[in-house]
Amino acid sequence: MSRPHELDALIGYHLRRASSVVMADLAERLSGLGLRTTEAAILVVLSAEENITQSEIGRRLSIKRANMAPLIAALIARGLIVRGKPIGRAHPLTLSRKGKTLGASARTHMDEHDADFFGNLPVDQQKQLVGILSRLWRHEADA
Amino acid sequence: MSRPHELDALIGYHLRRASSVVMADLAERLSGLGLRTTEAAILVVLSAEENITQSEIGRRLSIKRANMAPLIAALIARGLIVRGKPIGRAHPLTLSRKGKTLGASARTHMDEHDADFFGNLPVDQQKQLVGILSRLWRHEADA
DNA sequence: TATTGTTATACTCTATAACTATA
DNA sequence: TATAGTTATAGAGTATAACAATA
Repeated sequence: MSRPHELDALIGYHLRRASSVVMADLAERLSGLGLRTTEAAILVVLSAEENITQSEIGRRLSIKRANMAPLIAALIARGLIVRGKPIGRAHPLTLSRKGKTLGASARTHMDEHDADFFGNLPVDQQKQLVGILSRLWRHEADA
Repeated sequence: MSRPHELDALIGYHLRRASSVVMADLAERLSGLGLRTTEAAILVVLSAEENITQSEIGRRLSIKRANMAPLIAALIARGLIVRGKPIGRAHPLTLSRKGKTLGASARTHMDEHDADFFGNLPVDQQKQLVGILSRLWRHEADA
């Protein structure tokens, strides 16, 4: 069992450990769908807004263009994402029927996951937490 | 610039993004010392408690035994950590003079980093935040 | 037998550099 | 020239499996 130590005094340390545990749990739940967390995030973003480009998705999720290429290619190869007619070099992306279904399923898993980890917190604490966390990253989020 | 999207409704998403930004900043600060975040964490843990084994350090930081081996080997090769006489296969570890200095310096950077990101929060919010975050990971922390 | 240390290996995420194609 | 997409490559963290050495 892990004992407390020096680093417990650092808030950032708890942030890192918490994120690690929470993300590992989400990854495990999504693995049942054959999706990694990044792939699921892409499907969910596309579920809510179609015909955006892979670069645009990358911008929203802070995934670099170079890393989006193989991600999108794999999702297209699996028949989850479809490319529309190019505008310049950019392709508007949409979800296939299969992609929509899988995206919705991923979203359900995410919601349950989030509720399991944070649902027991009072709503005001939830809001405060989101306020603190989102302020931490929104500043640096111009990737 | 990044726009809000579907995933904003998930607290875990903000947790992940925040951790990512905060850790990237820490990594950048520590790179000036020639340390990665994991290496710095090891030095800081050893600063506070000497003569523990690498497996024990791994247990506290949730770093697997197999991954501790090359980490410790590199720190020994750099003359930062010294192995004591083995007890069975286990070696009690201590910091060299150089390791102590570097560990202290790393700790200072970590403190400044933490203060920069969280120091502006009211103390009661800091405590509440640590409470929430530490509860999230302490359950699953039996690595 | 249980624990420590080690090696090999693989996966995921992230990062930069350099290139092509198109508006 | 700026943006989109691609490829290659590397670094960092994490994971499992298998093995040797020692109490």
